[in-house]
Amino acid sequence: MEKGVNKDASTEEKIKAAAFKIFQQKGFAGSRTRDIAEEAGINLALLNYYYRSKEKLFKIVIEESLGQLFIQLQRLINEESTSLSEKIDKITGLYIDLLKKNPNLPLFILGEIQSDPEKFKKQVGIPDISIQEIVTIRQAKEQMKITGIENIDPFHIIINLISMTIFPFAARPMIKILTKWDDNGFDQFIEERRQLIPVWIKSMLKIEK
Amino acid sequence: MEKGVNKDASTEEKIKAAAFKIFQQKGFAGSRTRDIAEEAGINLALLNYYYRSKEKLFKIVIEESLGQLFIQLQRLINEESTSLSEKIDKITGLYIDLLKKNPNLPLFILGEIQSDPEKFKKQVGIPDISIQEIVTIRQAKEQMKITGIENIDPFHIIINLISMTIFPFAARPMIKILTKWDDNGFDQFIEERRQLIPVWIKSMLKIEK
DNA sequence: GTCTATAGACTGATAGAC
DNA sequence: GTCTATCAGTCTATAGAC
Repeated sequence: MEKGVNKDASTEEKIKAAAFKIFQQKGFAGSRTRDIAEEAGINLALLNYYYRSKEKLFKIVIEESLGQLFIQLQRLINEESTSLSEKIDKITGLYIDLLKKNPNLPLFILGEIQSDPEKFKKQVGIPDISIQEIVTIRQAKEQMKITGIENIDPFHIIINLISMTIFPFAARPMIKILTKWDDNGFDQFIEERRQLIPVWIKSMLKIEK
Repeated sequence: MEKGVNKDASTEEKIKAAAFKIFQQKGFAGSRTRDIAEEAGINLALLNYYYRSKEKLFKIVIEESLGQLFIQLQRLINEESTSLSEKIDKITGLYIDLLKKNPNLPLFILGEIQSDPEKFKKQVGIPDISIQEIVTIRQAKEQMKITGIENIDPFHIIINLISMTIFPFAARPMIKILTKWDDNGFDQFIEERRQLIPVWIKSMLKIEK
Protein backbone atom coordinates (compact mmCIF):
# COMPACT_ATOMS: atom_id res chain seq x y z
CA MET A 1 0.00 0.00 0.00
CA GLU A 2 2.86 2.34 0.86
CA LYS A 3 4.27 4.29 -2.06
CA GLY A 4 8.00 3.88 -2.69
CA VAL A 5 9.47 5.41 0.44
CA ASN A 6 11.06 8.74 -0.30
CA LYS A 7 14.54 8.41 1.12
CA ASP A 8 15.18 12.12 1.17
CA ALA A 9 14.59 11.36 4.82
CA SER A 10 14.78 14.77 6.45
CA THR A 11 11.20 15.41 7.55
CA GLU A 12 10.20 11.79 7.91
CA GLU A 13 13.35 11.08 9.86
CA LYS A 14 13.00 14.16 12.02
CA ILE A 15 9.52 13.09 13.08
CA LYS A 16 10.73 9.65 14.04
CA ALA A 17 13.64 11.05 16.06
CA ALA A 18 11.29 13.40 17.86
CA ALA A 19 8.87 10.55 18.54
CA PHE A 20 11.70 8.53 20.05
CA LYS A 21 12.54 11.28 22.43
CA ILE A 22 9.02 12.17 23.51
CA PHE A 23 7.63 8.63 23.74
CA GLN A 24 10.61 7.42 25.74
CA GLN A 25 10.25 10.27 28.15
CA LYS A 26 6.49 10.38 28.60
CA GLY A 27 5.23 7.00 27.43
CA PHE A 28 2.45 6.49 24.92
CA ALA A 29 -0.45 7.94 26.90
CA GLY A 30 1.54 10.89 28.22
CA SER A 31 2.79 11.98 24.80
CA ARG A 32 0.81 14.34 22.58
CA THR A 33 1.23 14.33 18.83
CA ARG A 34 1.47 18.11 19.06
CA ASP A 35 4.56 17.81 21.27
CA ILE A 36 6.20 15.41 18.87
CA ALA A 37 5.48 17.72 15.95
CA GLU A 38 6.88 20.68 17.84
CA GLU A 39 9.98 18.74 18.87
CA ALA A 40 10.49 17.82 15.22
CA GLY A 41 9.99 21.43 14.19
CA ILE A 42 7.19 20.57 11.78
CA ASN A 43 3.44 20.92 11.52
CA LEU A 44 1.08 18.56 13.27
CA ALA A 45 -0.58 17.56 10.00
CA LEU A 46 2.71 16.24 8.64
CA LEU A 47 2.91 13.68 11.38
CA ASN A 48 -0.27 12.07 10.14
CA TYR A 49 0.80 12.55 6.55
CA TYR A 50 3.91 10.41 7.12
CA TYR A 51 2.82 7.99 9.81
CA ARG A 52 -1.01 7.87 9.50
CA SER A 53 -1.59 7.75 13.28
CA LYS A 54 -0.03 8.14 16.70
CA GLU A 55 -0.48 4.41 17.24
CA LYS A 56 1.46 3.48 14.08
CA LEU A 57 4.27 5.88 14.93
CA PHE A 58 4.45 4.41 18.39
CA LYS A 59 4.67 0.89 17.06
CA ILE A 60 7.71 1.85 15.02
CA VAL A 61 9.39 3.41 18.05
CA ILE A 62 8.72 0.33 20.19
CA GLU A 63 10.06 -2.01 17.54
CA GLU A 64 13.24 -0.06 16.97
CA SER A 65 13.78 0.41 20.69
CA LEU A 66 13.47 -3.30 21.30
CA GLY A 67 15.62 -3.98 18.28
CA GLN A 68 18.38 -1.89 19.77
CA LEU A 69 18.10 -3.63 23.10
CA PHE A 70 17.74 -7.20 21.98
CA ILE A 71 19.06 -7.95 18.54
CA GLN A 72 22.75 -7.44 19.26
CA LEU A 73 22.27 -9.12 22.59
CA GLN A 74 20.54 -12.16 21.15
CA ARG A 75 23.35 -12.66 18.68
CA LEU A 76 26.01 -12.41 21.36
CA ILE A 77 24.18 -14.57 23.83
CA ASN A 78 23.90 -17.48 21.43
CA GLU A 79 27.49 -17.60 20.18
CA GLU A 80 28.92 -21.04 20.90
CA SER A 81 32.53 -20.01 20.40
CA THR A 82 32.62 -17.18 22.95
CA SER A 83 33.51 -18.22 26.49
CA LEU A 84 31.16 -17.52 29.35
CA SER A 85 33.63 -15.16 30.99
CA GLU A 86 34.07 -13.17 27.81
CA LYS A 87 30.29 -13.00 27.32
CA ILE A 88 29.78 -11.54 30.76
CA ASP A 89 32.21 -8.75 29.93
CA LYS A 90 30.62 -8.13 26.55
CA ILE A 91 27.00 -8.16 27.70
CA THR A 92 27.76 -5.67 30.44
CA GLY A 93 29.63 -3.42 28.02
CA LEU A 94 26.97 -3.69 25.33
CA TYR A 95 24.18 -2.65 27.67
CA ILE A 96 26.14 0.18 29.23
CA ASP A 97 27.15 1.59 25.85
CA LEU A 98 23.57 1.47 24.63
CA LEU A 99 22.00 2.83 27.79
CA LYS A 100 24.43 5.71 28.11
CA LYS A 101 23.03 6.88 24.78
CA ASN A 102 19.41 6.04 25.68
CA PRO A 103 19.03 6.21 29.43
CA ASN A 104 15.24 6.31 29.26
CA LEU A 105 14.94 3.12 27.27
CA PRO A 106 14.54 0.55 30.08
CA LEU A 107 11.75 2.35 31.87
CA PHE A 108 10.02 3.10 28.60
CA ILE A 109 9.87 -0.51 27.47
CA LEU A 110 9.08 -1.98 30.86
CA GLY A 111 6.47 0.66 31.52
CA GLU A 112 4.65 0.09 28.28
CA ILE A 113 4.55 -3.66 28.88
CA GLN A 114 3.11 -3.10 32.33
CA SER A 115 0.50 -0.62 31.18
CA ASP A 116 -0.82 -2.87 28.44
CA PRO A 117 0.77 -6.31 28.11
CA GLU A 118 -1.68 -7.49 25.45
CA LYS A 119 -1.03 -4.55 23.17
CA PHE A 120 2.67 -5.12 23.60
CA LYS A 121 2.48 -8.79 22.70
CA LYS A 122 0.59 -7.92 19.55
CA GLN A 123 3.07 -5.26 18.54
CA VAL A 124 6.22 -7.36 18.85
CA GLY A 125 6.77 -10.94 17.89
CA ILE A 126 7.77 -12.86 21.01
CA PRO A 127 10.71 -15.19 20.32
CA ASP A 128 9.53 -18.75 20.67
CA ILE A 129 12.68 -20.35 22.07
CA SER A 130 12.75 -21.71 25.57
CA ILE A 131 14.94 -19.90 28.06
CA GLN A 132 16.78 -23.09 28.89
CA GLU A 133 17.96 -23.51 25.30
CA ILE A 134 19.90 -20.25 25.26
CA VAL A 135 23.58 -20.97 24.84
CA THR A 136 24.66 -18.72 27.68
CA ILE A 137 22.31 -20.46 30.08
CA ARG A 138 23.78 -23.81 29.06
CA GLN A 139 27.28 -22.49 29.52
CA ALA A 140 26.43 -21.12 32.95
CA LYS A 141 24.87 -24.43 33.90
CA GLU A 142 28.03 -26.31 32.96
CA GLN A 143 30.20 -23.84 34.83
CA MET A 144 28.06 -24.18 37.91
CA LYS A 145 28.25 -27.96 37.73
CA ILE A 146 32.04 -27.77 37.74
CA THR A 147 32.16 -25.43 40.70
CA GLY A 148 29.50 -27.28 42.65
CA ILE A 149 26.63 -24.83 42.77
CA GLU A 150 24.13 -26.95 40.90
CA ASN A 151 21.31 -26.13 43.24
CA ILE A 152 20.94 -22.60 41.85
CA ASP A 153 19.07 -21.95 38.59
CA PRO A 154 21.53 -20.12 36.31
CA PHE A 155 18.67 -17.87 35.28
CA HIS A 156 19.14 -16.16 38.64
CA ILE A 157 22.66 -15.14 37.63
CA ILE A 158 21.51 -13.80 34.27
CA ILE A 159 18.84 -11.77 36.04
CA ASN A 160 21.48 -10.49 38.44
CA LEU A 161 23.67 -9.35 35.58
CA ILE A 162 20.78 -7.61 33.87
CA SER A 163 19.46 -6.15 37.13
CA MET A 164 22.77 -4.66 38.20
CA THR A 165 23.36 -3.22 34.75
CA ILE A 166 19.91 -1.92 33.80
CA PHE A 167 18.33 -1.00 37.10
CA PRO A 168 20.60 1.99 37.81
CA PHE A 169 19.38 3.50 34.53
CA ALA A 170 15.75 2.83 35.37
CA ALA A 171 16.34 4.45 38.74
CA ARG A 172 18.53 7.19 37.31
CA PRO A 173 16.20 10.12 38.02
CA MET A 174 15.74 8.95 41.58
CA ILE A 175 19.45 8.28 42.11
CA LYS A 176 20.24 11.74 40.80
CA ILE A 177 17.76 13.27 43.23
CA LEU A 178 19.09 11.30 46.21
CA THR A 179 22.80 11.71 45.52
CA LYS A 180 22.53 15.19 44.00
CA TRP A 181 24.79 14.05 41.16
CA ASP A 182 24.78 15.75 37.79
CA ASP A 183 25.04 13.78 34.54
CA ASN A 184 28.80 13.49 34.89
CA GLY A 185 28.59 12.09 38.40
CA PHE A 186 26.13 9.49 37.24
CA ASP A 187 28.25 8.56 34.22
CA GLN A 188 31.30 8.08 36.40
CA PHE A 189 29.29 5.79 38.67
CA ILE A 190 28.27 3.74 35.63
CA GLU A 191 31.81 3.53 34.31
CA GLU A 192 32.93 2.10 37.64
CA ARG A 193 30.18 -0.48 37.34
CA ARG A 194 31.37 -1.47 33.87
CA GLN A 195 34.46 -2.90 35.57
CA LEU A 196 32.80 -4.13 38.74
CA ILE A 197 29.72 -5.98 37.53
CA PRO A 198 31.64 -8.68 35.60
CA VAL A 199 33.80 -9.30 38.68
CA TRP A 200 30.75 -9.75 40.89
CA ILE A 201 29.00 -12.02 38.41
CA LYS A 202 32.05 -14.21 37.87
CA SER A 203 32.42 -14.51 41.60
CA MET A 204 28.81 -15.76 41.82
CA LEU A 205 29.70 -18.41 39.25
CA LYS A 206 33.04 -19.07 40.95
CA ILE A 207 34.92 -18.36 37.74
CA GLU A 208 38.52 -17.73 38.72
CA LYS A 209 39.97 -14.52 37.29
CA MET B 1 -10.99 23.70 54.84
CA GLU B 2 -11.89 20.01 54.91
CA LYS B 3 -14.93 19.15 56.98
CA GLY B 4 -14.39 16.60 59.73
CA VAL B 5 -13.47 13.55 57.70
CA ASN B 6 -16.24 11.02 57.77
CA LYS B 7 -14.54 7.84 58.88
CA ASP B 8 -17.38 5.65 57.71
CA ALA B 9 -14.72 5.12 55.04
CA SER B 10 -16.50 2.92 52.57
CA THR B 11 -16.91 5.14 49.50
CA GLU B 12 -13.93 7.38 50.13
CA GLU B 13 -11.76 4.37 50.85
CA LYS B 14 -13.07 2.43 47.88
CA ILE B 15 -12.11 5.26 45.55
CA LYS B 16 -8.60 5.42 46.92
CA ALA B 17 -8.12 1.68 46.62
CA ALA B 18 -9.33 1.78 43.03
CA ALA B 19 -7.04 4.71 42.28
CA PHE B 20 -4.10 2.75 43.66
CA LYS B 21 -4.81 -0.11 41.35
CA ILE B 22 -5.46 1.87 38.19
CA PHE B 23 -2.71 4.46 38.63
CA GLN B 24 -0.10 1.82 39.40
CA GLN B 25 -1.08 -0.14 36.34
CA LYS B 26 -1.51 2.65 33.80
CA GLY B 27 0.35 5.62 35.25
CA PHE B 28 -1.13 9.08 35.63
CA ALA B 29 -1.60 9.97 31.97
CA GLY B 30 -2.90 6.53 31.03
CA SER B 31 -5.53 6.42 33.76
CA ARG B 32 -9.02 7.83 33.29
CA THR B 33 -11.11 8.98 36.19
CA ARG B 34 -13.97 7.00 34.63
CA ASP B 35 -11.96 3.78 35.00
CA ILE B 36 -11.17 4.55 38.60
CA ALA B 37 -14.83 5.28 39.33
CA GLU B 38 -15.90 2.08 37.62
CA GLU B 39 -13.25 0.05 39.46
CA ALA B 40 -14.54 1.52 42.72
CA GLY B 41 -18.13 0.74 41.73
CA ILE B 42 -19.24 4.33 42.17
CA ASN B 43 -20.28 7.28 40.08
CA LEU B 44 -17.74 9.51 38.39
CA ALA B 45 -19.02 12.62 40.14
CA LEU B 46 -18.26 11.12 43.52
CA LEU B 47 -14.60 10.97 42.72
CA ASN B 48 -14.48 14.75 42.41
CA TYR B 49 -16.76 15.13 45.40
CA TYR B 50 -14.25 13.35 47.63
CA TYR B 51 -10.93 14.21 46.05
CA ARG B 52 -11.58 17.45 44.10
CA SER B 53 -9.42 16.45 41.11
CA LYS B 54 -7.53 13.65 39.42
CA GLU B 55 -4.30 15.43 40.25
CA LYS B 56 -5.05 15.55 43.99
CA LEU B 57 -6.07 11.92 44.06
CA PHE B 58 -2.87 11.02 42.28
CA LYS B 59 -0.78 12.94 44.75
CA ILE B 60 -2.25 10.91 47.58
CA VAL B 61 -1.51 7.66 45.79
CA ILE B 62 2.10 8.69 45.09
CA GLU B 63 2.66 9.72 48.68
CA GLU B 64 1.24 6.55 50.15
CA SER B 65 3.12 4.42 47.63
CA LEU B 66 6.39 6.08 48.52
CA GLY B 67 5.50 5.88 52.15
CA GLN B 68 5.13 2.14 51.86
CA LEU B 69 8.42 1.79 50.04
CA PHE B 70 10.57 4.12 52.07
CA ILE B 71 9.38 4.77 55.58
CA GLN B 72 9.96 1.30 57.00
CA LEU B 73 13.17 1.12 55.04
CA GLN B 74 14.48 4.43 56.29
CA ARG B 75 13.89 3.39 59.87
CA LEU B 76 15.68 0.08 59.41
CA ILE B 77 18.56 1.52 57.45
CA ASN B 78 19.46 4.00 60.16
CA GLU B 79 19.39 1.66 63.16
CA GLU B 80 22.79 1.76 64.84
CA SER B 81 22.23 -1.39 66.86
CA THR B 82 21.47 -3.75 63.99
CA SER B 83 24.48 -5.40 62.40
CA LEU B 84 25.19 -4.98 58.71
CA SER B 85 24.65 -8.65 58.02
CA GLU B 86 21.30 -8.61 59.75
CA LYS B 87 20.28 -5.48 57.86
CA ILE B 88 21.01 -7.08 54.53
CA ASP B 89 18.68 -9.95 55.40
CA LYS B 90 15.99 -7.60 56.64
CA ILE B 91 16.11 -5.15 53.75
CA THR B 92 15.80 -7.96 51.24
CA GLY B 93 12.91 -9.47 53.13
CA LEU B 94 11.16 -6.15 53.62
CA TYR B 95 11.22 -5.32 49.93
CA ILE B 96 10.17 -8.77 48.82
CA ASP B 97 7.26 -8.87 51.23
CA LEU B 98 6.07 -5.47 50.10
CA LEU B 99 6.55 -6.09 46.39
CA LYS B 100 4.82 -9.44 46.43
CA LYS B 101 1.74 -7.51 47.52
CA ASN B 102 2.34 -4.59 45.12
CA PRO B 103 4.33 -5.87 42.16
CA ASN B 104 3.54 -2.81 40.04
CA LEU B 105 4.91 -0.36 42.58
CA PRO B 106 8.52 -0.01 41.35
CA LEU B 107 7.67 0.71 37.74
CA PHE B 108 4.91 3.05 38.77
CA ILE B 109 7.12 5.25 40.92
CA LEU B 110 10.15 5.18 38.66
CA GLY B 111 8.00 5.81 35.60
CA GLU B 112 6.30 8.82 37.09
CA ILE B 113 9.62 10.34 38.09
CA GLN B 114 10.94 9.85 34.59
CA SER B 115 7.88 11.28 32.89
CA ASP B 116 7.91 14.44 34.98
CA PRO B 117 10.73 14.85 37.50
CA GLU B 118 9.75 18.41 38.42
CA LYS B 119 6.17 17.48 39.26
CA PHE B 120 7.47 14.61 41.32
CA LYS B 121 9.85 16.77 43.32
CA LYS B 122 7.03 19.16 44.10
CA GLN B 123 4.69 16.39 45.19
CA VAL B 124 7.03 14.67 47.65
CA GLY B 125 9.41 16.20 50.12
CA ILE B 126 12.92 15.03 49.26
CA PRO B 127 14.84 14.00 52.36
CA ASP B 128 17.72 16.38 52.86
CA ILE B 129 20.30 14.01 54.34
CA SER B 130 23.43 13.17 52.44
CA ILE B 131 23.76 9.60 51.21
CA GLN B 132 27.10 9.21 52.96
CA GLU B 133 25.53 9.89 56.35
CA ILE B 134 23.22 6.90 56.21
CA VAL B 135 24.16 4.46 58.92
CA THR B 136 24.17 1.44 56.63
CA ILE B 137 26.58 3.14 54.26
CA ARG B 138 28.90 3.87 57.16
CA GLN B 139 28.66 0.29 58.33
CA ALA B 140 29.43 -1.01 54.86
CA LYS B 141 32.38 1.34 54.61
CA GLU B 142 33.83 0.02 57.85
CA GLN B 143 33.27 -3.57 56.81
CA MET B 144 35.01 -2.94 53.49
CA LYS B 145 37.94 -1.34 55.25
CA ILE B 146 38.40 -4.46 57.34
CA THR B 147 38.24 -6.77 54.35
CA GLY B 148 40.44 -4.61 52.18
CA ILE B 149 38.10 -3.43 49.44
CA GLU B 150 38.32 0.27 50.19
CA ASN B 151 38.57 1.22 46.55
CA ILE B 152 34.88 0.49 45.95
CA ASP B 153 32.20 3.01 46.93
CA PRO B 154 29.79 1.16 49.25
CA PHE B 155 26.95 2.86 47.43
CA HIS B 156 27.58 0.35 44.62
CA ILE B 157 26.75 -2.50 46.96
CA ILE B 158 23.55 -0.85 48.17
CA ILE B 159 22.53 -0.31 44.55
CA ASN B 160 23.30 -3.97 43.86
CA LEU B 161 21.08 -5.08 46.70
CA ILE B 162 18.24 -2.86 45.55
CA SER B 163 18.74 -3.75 41.88
CA MET B 164 18.69 -7.49 42.42
CA THR B 165 15.64 -7.23 44.66
CA ILE B 166 13.51 -4.67 42.84
CA PHE B 167 14.41 -5.14 39.19
CA PRO B 168 12.80 -8.56 38.80
CA PHE B 169 9.50 -6.96 39.83
CA ALA B 170 9.94 -4.09 37.39
CA ALA B 171 10.69 -6.64 34.70
CA ARG B 172 8.00 -9.03 35.87
CA PRO B 173 5.70 -8.76 32.85
CA MET B 174 8.64 -9.30 30.51
CA ILE B 175 10.04 -12.18 32.57
CA LYS B 176 6.63 -13.83 32.57
CA ILE B 177 6.44 -13.51 28.80
CA LEU B 178 9.95 -14.89 28.24
CA THR B 179 9.80 -17.74 30.71
CA LYS B 180 6.10 -18.49 30.25
CA TRP B 181 5.73 -18.65 34.01
CA ASP B 182 2.42 -18.05 35.74
CA ASP B 183 2.16 -16.09 38.98
CA ASN B 184 3.19 -19.12 41.01
CA GLY B 185 6.30 -19.71 38.95
CA PHE B 186 7.33 -16.12 39.41
CA ASP B 187 6.65 -16.20 43.15
CA GLN B 188 8.78 -19.29 43.54
CA PHE B 189 11.61 -17.57 41.69
CA ILE B 190 11.34 -14.62 44.07
CA GLU B 191 11.31 -16.85 47.14
CA GLU B 192 14.56 -18.43 46.00
CA ARG B 193 16.03 -14.96 45.66
CA ARG B 194 14.99 -14.09 49.21
CA GLN B 195 17.61 -16.60 50.34
CA LEU B 196 20.17 -16.00 47.62
CA ILE B 197 20.47 -12.22 47.46
CA PRO B 198 21.81 -11.77 51.01
CA VAL B 199 24.42 -14.47 50.31
CA TRP B 200 25.59 -12.70 47.15
CA ILE B 201 25.69 -9.30 48.81
CA LYS B 202 27.61 -10.56 51.83
CA SER B 203 30.07 -12.21 49.52
CA MET B 204 30.62 -8.86 47.78
CA LEU B 205 31.40 -7.35 51.17
CA LYS B 206 33.44 -10.41 52.15
CA ILE B 207 31.31 -10.95 55.23
CA GLU B 208 31.94 -14.52 56.37
CA LYS B 209 28.78 -16.55 56.91
C1' DG C 1 -23.98 11.62 49.74
C1' DT C 2 -25.21 10.10 45.33
C1' DC C 3 -26.91 10.54 40.94
C1' DT C 4 -27.74 12.51 35.75
C1' DA C 5 -26.63 15.73 32.45
C1' DT C 6 -23.64 18.73 30.46
C1' DA C 7 -20.20 22.36 30.18
C1' DG C 8 -15.55 23.36 28.77
C1' DA C 9 -11.07 22.08 27.40
C1' DC C 10 -8.04 19.13 24.96
C1' DT C 11 -6.50 15.75 21.53
C1' DG C 12 -5.94 12.97 17.25
C1' DA C 13 -6.97 13.27 12.71
C1' DT C 14 -8.38 15.28 8.18
C1' DA C 15 -10.00 18.57 4.47
C1' DG C 16 -8.47 21.72 1.42
C1' DA C 17 -5.52 25.75 -0.04
C1' DC C 18 -0.93 26.54 -1.72
C1' DG D 1 5.12 18.12 0.73
C1' DT D 2 3.65 21.56 3.83
C1' DC D 3 0.57 24.58 5.86
C1' DT D 4 -4.06 26.56 8.30
C1' DA D 5 -8.41 25.67 9.95
C1' DT D 6 -11.53 22.75 11.87
C1' DC D 7 -14.19 18.56 13.05
C1' DA D 8 -15.39 14.78 15.92
C1' DG D 9 -14.44 12.36 19.87
C1' DT D 10 -12.88 12.02 24.58
C1' DC D 11 -11.84 13.57 29.10
C1' DT D 12 -12.07 16.14 33.59
C1' DA D 13 -14.88 18.67 36.30
C1' DT D 14 -19.18 20.77 37.89
C1' DA D 15 -24.16 22.24 38.22
C1' DG D 16 -28.28 20.91 39.97
C1' DA D 17 -31.97 17.39 41.10
C1' DC D 18 -33.01 14.07 44.62
